[in-house]
Amino acid sequence: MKSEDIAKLAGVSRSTVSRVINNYSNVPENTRRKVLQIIEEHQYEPNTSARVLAGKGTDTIGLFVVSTAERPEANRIYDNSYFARFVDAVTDNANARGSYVLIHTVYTQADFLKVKQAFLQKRIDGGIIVGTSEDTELVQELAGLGSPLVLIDYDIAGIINNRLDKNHLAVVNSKDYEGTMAVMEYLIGLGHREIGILSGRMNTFSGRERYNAYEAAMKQHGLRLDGNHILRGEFLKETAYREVQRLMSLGKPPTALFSANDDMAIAAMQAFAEQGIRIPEDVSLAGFDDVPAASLMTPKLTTVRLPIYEMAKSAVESIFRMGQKDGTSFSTISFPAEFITRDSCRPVS
Amino acid sequence: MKSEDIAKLAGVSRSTVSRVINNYSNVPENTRRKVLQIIEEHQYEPNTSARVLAGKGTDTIGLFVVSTAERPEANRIYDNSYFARFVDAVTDNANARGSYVLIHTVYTQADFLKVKQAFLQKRIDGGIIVGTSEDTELVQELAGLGSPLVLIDYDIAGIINNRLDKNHLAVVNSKDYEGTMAVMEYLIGLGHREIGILSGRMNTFSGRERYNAYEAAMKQHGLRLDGNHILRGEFLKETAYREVQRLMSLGKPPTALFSANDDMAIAAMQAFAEQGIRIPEDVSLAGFDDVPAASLMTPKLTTVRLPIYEMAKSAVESIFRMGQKDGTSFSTISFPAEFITRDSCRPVS
DNA sequence: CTGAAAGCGCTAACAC
DNA sequence: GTGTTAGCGCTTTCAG
Repeated sequence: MKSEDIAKLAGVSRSTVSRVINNYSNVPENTRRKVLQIIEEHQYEPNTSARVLAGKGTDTIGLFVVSTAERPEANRIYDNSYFARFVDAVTDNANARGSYVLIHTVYTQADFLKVKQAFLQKRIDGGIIVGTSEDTELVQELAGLGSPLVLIDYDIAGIINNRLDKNHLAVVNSKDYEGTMAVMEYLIGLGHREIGILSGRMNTFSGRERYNAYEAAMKQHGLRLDGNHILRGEFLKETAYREVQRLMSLGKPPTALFSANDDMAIAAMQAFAEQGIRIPEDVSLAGFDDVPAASLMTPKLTTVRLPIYEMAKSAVESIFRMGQKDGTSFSTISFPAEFITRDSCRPVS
Repeated sequence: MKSEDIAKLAGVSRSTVSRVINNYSNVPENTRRKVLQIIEEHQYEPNTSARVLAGKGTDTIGLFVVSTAERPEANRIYDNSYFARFVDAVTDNANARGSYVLIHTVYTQADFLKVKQAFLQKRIDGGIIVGTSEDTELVQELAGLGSPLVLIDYDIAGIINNRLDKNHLAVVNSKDYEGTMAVMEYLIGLGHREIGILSGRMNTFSGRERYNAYEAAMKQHGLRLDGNHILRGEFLKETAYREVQRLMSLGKPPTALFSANDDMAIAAMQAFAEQGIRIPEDVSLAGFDDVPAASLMTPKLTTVRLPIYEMAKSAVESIFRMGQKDGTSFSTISFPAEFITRDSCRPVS
């Protein structure tokens, strides 16, 4: 069934059918009703490819999730509860605006090509990238493609300094620095002076921010940074687990540990438990992200909540805004983080 | 940049460019190389809409997640860890085969229209639906559209009895009945005779299967079904929470409770805890799905694991298979469930 | 208000 | 081997 068929049945031309479909005003109510009825009867839906080819939008936004986890493992992305919520939130907001969401995950360079192709092949009206590494070249490539592009969790400085094409670019971040500061002030207020960190991926904006805030807080309070207490967790459970094991093999752990995300905090908890270390009696532990499990485990994890839904909403809105004629200016927004005190920390004894 | 531009630059015709792009054999190596080089230089990618319109596939498969949760709440789908893993697994498998995944979630009838449109508007080569209600009419509508369709967790009997168009249809299920049986045999073996259930959505195949197995097990062992112990949780945390509160207001709870999914088991645990009921000392609790949190909470939840990744893989493969010339036969497959004993159950005292 | 016709970018016979 | 041509189904000037 194509528009021509509908036209014939309704006794009008394809142009008129098109006018009805696109809700043009210059169609008499009678004609419109008749056409609409035929369309209804035959379950006609215009072919998207044809519409796009003729100049309409795709009503699809791309969502590309970049992960460093290894390919062979199954369920890698949603193992990370942070990403899963983005996928959910973006889909929800896009759907609410009548758009579909085209998803592709990125583990390898080849996958990255698929992202670029999604733009170049005109499959989407714009795209959102979450979890991007600090890779100016790649981002520049995409930014130069002319389609609306939103980067979630990306260092604005890198964009400014490299004079990236900012015509169709927007960045959505969260206040990771402030959130981490809140955790650190809390821990220090509890009397902790030996505070370790399980850091995230340092090629990620949030990973760096969380680390930098940790370091800044320590220095501000005149606390010593002990190399042995700086664990590189890469945001990954397994890596964090091994790092904590390594930490324990080195001797006495710090009295408190800040983990750059909850997944790692959970892994750390297990590693500690296996060594007979109790949380929070022996060491205080704080995470970041407030994943669902954080409030379910024992002890409940003290952490920082990010307004993922609002961030996703903002990202989707940016795509639409930039899709407009005049909405081509660079924009950037940073969402507040909420510190949540629960049971995994306690005053130093 | 379009194929014509490439053609000019390479000194050939559009046909030849097309032949190169599509890897046709009748192109001399020299010509091919030259064309490929120009394409490379200019970052040319063929317009997907044009290709599709000219008869090629979309290289996109649709994934539609049906949920009954209310619209106003944020993060509704991935609150359900079961769905999140499907999204992950399907995306992973589709991507690995070079396909994008087009996602739309379904909360309302209007959303369902978008699913139908995705097919009718030829946006996808086929679609996967997970979480479908027992709604023969809707499924029939989609099945009749002629595109490959895979139903995950759907009652085959409904398809057979209603003589649905099975030409491009496949069903992927899990052995929920057997899995539940394993839980029940275990509980009964532990000496429990008063076993309650927190049932799921009964308009869902897995919801019914899990309930039916519960009932069958009780009857087989001559145990009495106590109406007060049959809680309708609808697979939702909040509902389950309220149901358990209601149960407690009725007096003494059963000695064991089988929850049709982990999310509800977790909610039940909280509700119990608030009433001073300990798990497993006072009541044994078992779930279903083995979500990440199941093994993190205290006590660790005894549950049943479904091979989500394999199911998703099978679903994606079915789409591709049905996309072939001859692969139009109805297929159905059911994956085994694995019973996992942990710490939330104990012999009746 | 409405129809005719051109064109969107690509593929696939069909000739040469 | 390779170019020419006719669509694929829709939107959109441009006439009338």
